[in-house]
Amino acid sequence: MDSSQLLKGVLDVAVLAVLNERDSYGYDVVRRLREAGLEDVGDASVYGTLRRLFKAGALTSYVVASDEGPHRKYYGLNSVGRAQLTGSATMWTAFASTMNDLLKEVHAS
Amino acid sequence: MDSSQLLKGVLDVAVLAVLNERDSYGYDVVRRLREAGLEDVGDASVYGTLRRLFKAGALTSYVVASDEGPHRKYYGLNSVGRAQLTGSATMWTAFASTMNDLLKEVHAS
DNA sequence: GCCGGTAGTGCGCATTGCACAGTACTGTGC
DNA sequence: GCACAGTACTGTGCAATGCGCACTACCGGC
Repeated sequence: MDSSQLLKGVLDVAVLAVLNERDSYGYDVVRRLREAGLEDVGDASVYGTLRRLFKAGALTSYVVASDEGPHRKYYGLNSVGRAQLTGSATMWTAFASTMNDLLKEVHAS
Repeated sequence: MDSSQLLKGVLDVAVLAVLNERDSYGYDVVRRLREAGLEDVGDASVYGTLRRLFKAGALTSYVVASDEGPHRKYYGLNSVGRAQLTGSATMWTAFASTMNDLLKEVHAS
């Protein structure tokens, strides 16, 4: 009964979606994902995903000082990231639809 | 643009759902999943999942001879499997709903 | 006999989410 | 001044899992 595996391959899209709203930094992305309902998301997963996406060329990055703590490393979508987001979002929707079809009889019973 | 990661943690549920309709064997489960829309599912993944679920005590297993080829190892749900199916299906639905919320603005734009 | 379809097993890899430890800065309370 | 909680990021290493690939093996048709 562990939901953690459900995130596999989907955390990318979730992070991209959050960044699509507005630029953000790791710690804040974690907070926003948890507020959105992904309560079990691990912080290291998000930081790792951000670094991976950046390394893949999907994100821009800039550091901003903060007077409430250490510096914040902001990330934002570039064209590659936006393309990946729309592509992945479409794939997710199709996939989710397929899964719902498969599971609809389960819910019926 | 690889959809394979989406299956992570979900193939279990998909396989359980297919077996919930009726008992089946590996090769047939692969076919039925592909027909259902999971076209990219690998055969080794399904065989592995079946073995894993069986080892976890969620499935029964019996061998049936076939005159169209080699023997078939049928699998069926037991009470543990049915419980896992309903539990996982519920989790999936909640998760999918959360993801749809996160992505709804993406589709809007 | 060979080949394509059917059916299963085993090996090893790549991806990826996560736990955990460590670093570092800020403000509060003592 | 110092412990402590909250903020913020990094690095290491592990575990789960889907998949490619090779292999075995049985069948029918050419």
